[in-house]
Amino acid sequence: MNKIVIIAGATASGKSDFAIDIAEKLNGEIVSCDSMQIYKNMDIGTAKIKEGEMRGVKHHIIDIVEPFEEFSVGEYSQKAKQVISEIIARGAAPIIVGGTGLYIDSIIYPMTFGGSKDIAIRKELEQEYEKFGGEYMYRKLVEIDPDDANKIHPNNVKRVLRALEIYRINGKRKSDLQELGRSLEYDCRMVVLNPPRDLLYERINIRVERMFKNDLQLEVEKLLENGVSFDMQSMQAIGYKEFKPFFDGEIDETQLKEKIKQNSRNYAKRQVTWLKKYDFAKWFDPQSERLEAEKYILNNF
RNA sequence: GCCUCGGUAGCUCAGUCGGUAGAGCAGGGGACUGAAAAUCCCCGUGUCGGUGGUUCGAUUCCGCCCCGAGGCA
Repeated sequence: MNKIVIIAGATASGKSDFAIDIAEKLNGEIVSCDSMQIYKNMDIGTAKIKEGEMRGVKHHIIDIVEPFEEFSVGEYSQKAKQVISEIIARGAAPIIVGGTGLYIDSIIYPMTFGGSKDIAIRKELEQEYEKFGGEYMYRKLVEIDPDDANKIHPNNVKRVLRALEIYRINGKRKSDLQELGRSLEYDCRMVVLNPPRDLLYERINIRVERMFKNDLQLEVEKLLENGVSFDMQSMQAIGYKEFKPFFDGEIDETQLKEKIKQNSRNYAKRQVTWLKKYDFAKWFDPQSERLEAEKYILNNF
């Protein structure tokens, strides 16, 4: 099995910088595992690393699609695995860095994502939901596949609709799920950077203030000028979607900033929750245990 | 100085015709194989501003005091 390093953690936990240190010491290349840094021209709000900060280390799967394009885990998974094998072929070490849990899963577990998207069907289902309500849609899913439905909460409309959409496109979903084991695809050295919660929140707040100083607003305005709109997938990103009520005059700049900080903090907490499931991962405080974290990776690689 | 309205969970507030109280947000925990920075689930004891009084019993009624907002002087 091929070895890979995974550096995970919530936003603002200090992944990027740490990853570059590791990359330099291991002759590594970084594979971003972030559902928003894939978008071009979304740099400030996604806290994307700048060319000048890379210290010559190669970074992959950043800036690979336009902000008005749709993207999916399936595409990510495929791309990431391909990039990883290329890095290995080059004799370098793949270092996966990011905080998008599902994307991490899609690399390390053998998941398959079939032909997966049909906007027409999705619209149809959404209209059906508007008409008949969530309970109705959920019952529909229960009829098709009780086991699958069992795993989705009836209130989670987005998931219910998505499941129905998948059935409509691929016919079956359950069998797919059953085939898939949970064995690791790579030999992973995984580190989770986990600062104390209050410190993490403070870092997030500071980071958001910095984004505004770097003129996040201008970045958002440029996106909108270039045909990106708030209903697009890329604009779900924290630091972007909050501008809609601001531009609509519903909130002022102070409230805008607060909202972005708030959403970032909430998100960070969800990320930490997700990362807890990787029982093979080692957790470190990036400040007080940085050396230990480095050693753990270097000694085991 | 007088009058009025407020003072209840970290914040914004609801409520108790007198039987010690509840929402939203925050916060915490969790789920998550197809949009995932998305989406969803669970968790609410706090001298009900202070102090006296009435009462079997007061956060609720009454007096006084403190704090805040507004009005009249």
